[in-house]
Amino acid sequence: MENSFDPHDIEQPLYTKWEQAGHFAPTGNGVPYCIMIPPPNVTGSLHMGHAFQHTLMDTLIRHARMKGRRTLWQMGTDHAGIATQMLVERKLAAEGIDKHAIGREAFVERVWEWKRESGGQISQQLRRMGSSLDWSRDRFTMDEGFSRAVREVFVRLHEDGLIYRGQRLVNWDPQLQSAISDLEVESEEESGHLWHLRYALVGGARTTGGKDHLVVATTRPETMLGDTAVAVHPDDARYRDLIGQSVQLPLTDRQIPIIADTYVDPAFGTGCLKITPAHDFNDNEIGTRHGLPLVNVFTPDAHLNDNAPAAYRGLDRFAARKRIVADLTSLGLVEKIQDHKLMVPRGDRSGAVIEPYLTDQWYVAMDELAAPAIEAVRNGDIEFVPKQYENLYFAWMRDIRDWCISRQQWWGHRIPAWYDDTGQVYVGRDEAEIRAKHGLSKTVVLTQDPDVLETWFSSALWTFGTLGWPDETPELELYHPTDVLVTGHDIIFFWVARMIMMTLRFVGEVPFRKVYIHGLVKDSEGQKMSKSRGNGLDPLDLIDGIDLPSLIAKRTDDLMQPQMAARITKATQRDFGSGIPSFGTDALRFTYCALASTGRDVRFDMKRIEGYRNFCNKLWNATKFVLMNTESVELGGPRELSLVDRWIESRARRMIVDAERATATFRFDLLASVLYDFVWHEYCDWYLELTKPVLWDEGASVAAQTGTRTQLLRILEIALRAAHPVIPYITEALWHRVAPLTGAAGETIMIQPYPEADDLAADADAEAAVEWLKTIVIGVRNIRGEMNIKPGQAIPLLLQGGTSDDARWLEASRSLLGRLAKIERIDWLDADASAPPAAMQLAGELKLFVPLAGLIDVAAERSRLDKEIARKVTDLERIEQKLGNQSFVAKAPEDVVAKERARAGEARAAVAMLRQQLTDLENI
RNA sequence: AGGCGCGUAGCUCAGUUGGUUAGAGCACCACCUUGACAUGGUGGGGGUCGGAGGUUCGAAUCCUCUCGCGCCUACCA
Repeated sequence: MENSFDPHDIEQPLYTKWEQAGHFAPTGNGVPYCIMIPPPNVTGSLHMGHAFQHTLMDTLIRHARMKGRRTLWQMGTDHAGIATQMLVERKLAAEGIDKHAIGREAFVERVWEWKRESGGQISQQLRRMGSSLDWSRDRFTMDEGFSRAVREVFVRLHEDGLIYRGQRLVNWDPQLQSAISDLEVESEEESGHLWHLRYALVGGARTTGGKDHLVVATTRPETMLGDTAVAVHPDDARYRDLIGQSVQLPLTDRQIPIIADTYVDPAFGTGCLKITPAHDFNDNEIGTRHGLPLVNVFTPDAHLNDNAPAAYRGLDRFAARKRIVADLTSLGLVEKIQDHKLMVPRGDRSGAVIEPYLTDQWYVAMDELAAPAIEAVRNGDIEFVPKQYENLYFAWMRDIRDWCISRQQWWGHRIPAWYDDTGQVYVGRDEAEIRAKHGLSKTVVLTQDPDVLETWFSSALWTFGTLGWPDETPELELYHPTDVLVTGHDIIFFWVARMIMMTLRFVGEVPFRKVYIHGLVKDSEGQKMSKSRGNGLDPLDLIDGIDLPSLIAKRTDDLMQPQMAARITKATQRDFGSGIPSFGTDALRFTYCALASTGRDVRFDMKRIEGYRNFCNKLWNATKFVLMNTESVELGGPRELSLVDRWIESRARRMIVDAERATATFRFDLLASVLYDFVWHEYCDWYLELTKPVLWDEGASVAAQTGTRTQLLRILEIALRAAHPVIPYITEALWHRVAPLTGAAGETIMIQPYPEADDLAADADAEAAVEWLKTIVIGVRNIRGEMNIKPGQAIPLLLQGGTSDDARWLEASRSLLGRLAKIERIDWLDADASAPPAAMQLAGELKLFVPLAGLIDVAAERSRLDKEIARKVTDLERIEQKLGNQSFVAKAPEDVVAKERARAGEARAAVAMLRQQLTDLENI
C-alpha cells in the first residue's frame, strides 16, 4: 500500500462499479425507506449547499440500506421556471437573439436544449459526491408523467372550487412582466424621500387651522396620478369637518373625495393619507371598503399609461417621479421633502422594484388546504427537526394568503385552461376533454391560456408525482409517505408547506414523516456564498483541487457586476494564496457531517477539511499497519483474546451504539465525532500501540498473537462499515483488503449489514483495566515531558502503595507499560520503604516514582510538584466547602454526597503525599 | 414592530434529563524523522461559558431583565 491515501485512484472507478452493479436501486424485501431529493434547479451546476445536503441524505440512505431497508433515494431535477427562463434569455442575448424574435416555440426548444446540458452536468456532480441515487428512476418536473400529475391537480382543485381566476392587485415584476407570489418578493430597507404635497380643498373649504389645502405625505409621488381619495382618521379633530368634501388632485382635472378610515394614523405626518387603490395593497383595501374607483396609471413595464395626463404618458416610473416632483415644485405644491428610510420590495430573481398591479391571475384558495396541513404537524404526523421550525411553519400557515400561481412566462407548465371567442374559460385535462364535456362544436375556436404555472406548484407534487401518481402504482404504495425530507430553512414556505398541503389533499397522507432542516453553507466569515460576492466554492474544486489563477477566473467570469472583479481577485488571493489542494470526496463529506450541528448555519472552514483529509489518511495507514501484520500470516489456529483485545471490542460496541443514536437523531456532527474519536483516539492511538508488544514479542504465544491479529482485523472491518455511510469511497477500498481476512468478503461494503452493537461483547473489566493502564502511561509520559527526559531514554519505574486492583492490573499489563512508556524495569517498593530521590506521580492511591539519578532536575521536579499541589489544594478546598454546607449534605442526593466525600478523601491523601514528596526532595 | 436562533479557549464548534477539575479540532509552545501514518507522535499552555439579577444544596444548562450579532415575518403612507 502507498504511504498516504490518494482519493483519485479509487473514487470514480468505485462509483462506476456500484452504479453498473445496480446497487443504488432498492432491493430486497425489507421495510421501505425513502428520501426524495429536493430536485436541483436545472439552472447550472451544484453549489456547496447542494453538496452539503446531498452528503447528509446519502449518509442516511447508505445507513438505511446497510440496515436492510428497501431503500430508495429518488433522483430528479426541477425546471425552475423563471430562473431557467432568465438564464436562457441571457444566453440568447449574448448571441444577439431576442426571445420575441424567435417566438415561443423556438425559445422553449432552446430551454430544453439547455436543460439536457445542465441536467447532465448536475448528475455528473452528484456522482462525484458519491450520492447513491437511483438513477434509473430519474424524473424531471416537466417530464410527461409529471406534467400529467400537474394538470390533474389543477383540474381537480378547479373542480373543487379551490382554484379560481381573479382580478386583483398582484406583485408585478415590470422587468419580467409577470406576476410573482408574495414569497418571491424580498423587501430591503433603502434610502428614499418623503414628499409632502399640497392638495387644494375644493369649494372654499378650510381646515381647522385655516388652511385651504391638505398636505399628504408619500414616498411614491408618481402614483398620485392614480389617487382616488384622501383619507383621514374619523376622530381627527383637525379634519373631521372636511370629511365628505373634496380636494383637487394636482396635475389632473380630477377632484377626489376626503374620506374617513380608521386605518389612518393621525400621528404620522399630517394625518392625511392619499389613497391609490390601483397601486398599493393597503390603499386597495381602503378603496374596496369605500367603493373607490381604481385608476391604473401604469403599463405592464411600469411606464405611465393613457390614464395619466398627456404630459406624463410613456414616461418610465422613475422618470415620471422626477417630472412630477419638478412640476409640483414649480406650482408651489411641495411643502417639504424629508429623507426617509423605506422598505423597497424587489423581485427575488430580477431585482426589479415590484409594483402592486392590477391583473387577471389564477389563484389557489389556501384556507381549506392549510387546515389539515397545520393539523398534521400539530398532531405529530410530521415532525420537524429541529423542532422550533414548527413554530415558523405554524405562523406562516395560520396567516396564509391565497396563492397566485400564474406566471406570464414561456417556460413551465402551461395552464390547462382554454378560452373561446367570448372570453368564456374552460378548465380541463386537454382540449378534447373540454369539448366533450361542454359539448363544444368544432367551429368553436379554443385558445389555451398563454400563462404557465409557477415552479413551486409542480414542486409541491414531488413526493407523489415521482412515484407515478395519479396512477395507483406499486411504488406509491411502497415508498409513500417517504421517511424524511432533508432541506434548508429557506424553502420551508416555498416548498415544504406546499408539499404538505398538496400531498394531504391528493394522496390523503403526509408526504414525509420527518423534515430535517439543515443550515445554510456560508463562507469562513459567515457570509452567504454567491456568485455576485465571488466567495463561492465549487465542491468539485475541493475534491479535485484547483490552482489560484483558475479559481480567480472562475469567480470573476461572467459577473453581473464586472466592477467587483478586482475586489474578488484580491480576496481570493488572500484566502487561497496557493489555490486549493485536492482533498477528495470522503474528506469533503466528513467535513459536511462534522459541521452539521442542529439549527446552525455552516461556516465552511478550509482547516476543517484539511483535518478530515488527515483523518482519512489515518484510517488508510491504520489499515496498512493491520494488513502488514495479518496478511501472509496463518490466522486459522486457536486464538486467545487479551484484556486489550476485549477492551477495544467493548469500546467498539459503544461506538456503534453512539453512531446509531447520532444517525437516528440526525446529529451528523456527533456521528462524525464518534467515528473520528474511535478510529483515531482509541483504535490508532491506543489499540494499535498496545498490539505492537504482542505482535513483536517472540515469546508471545501463537494463540495470543492470533487473537490480537484477528481482533485487529475484526474491529477495523466493523469500523469501516460503521463509517461507510459518511466516507463511502475509502471504506469500500479498504474493506476489500480487510474483509477477506475476516472471512466476511462480499461484492461491496455498501450492501453489507451495518454493524450491530449486540455482536460485540461489553467488557467492563477490560475497560477498567485499560483505563488504568492509560492513566499509568500518561502519568509516566507527563514526568518525561515535563522533566525533558529524552524520548529515547529508557527509565526505571518504582511503584508504591495502591490497591489490590493496582497490583492485579500491573501484572496484567507489565510488558505493555514497558513498551508504551519506554520503561526499562518496574519494581515495587514496600509500603514503609522510603523512595530514592525521584519524580512522583499519583494514580489514585498508587505512587509512581521515576528515580532522579542522572535524569532529573530537582528544581524542575519541585516546581512540577508545586503546580500539582496547588491544583489539588484548590480542588480540595472547593469540595470541603461543599461538604461544609449543611444544606448540601441534607438536600443533595446521597450518592452525590458520597461521591463528594470520596473525592475529598482522595484529594486530601493526594495533597499529603505530594507534600511529603516535596519535603523529601528538599532534604536531598 | 413581532417571532426565532446564536453569543463557551486565539478561530470553528460540542456540551443529553441541572451534579467530579467545562470538552474537541485547528492554531500556539516544547520535545521527537521509533519499524502504519510528519496528512505523524508525546507533553504543555489557554476559557470566572456576553452582562446583571433570580430559583436551587448545586447553574454553561432553568427563569427574568439586558447588551451584541444573524435570520424570518409584517409594516406608517
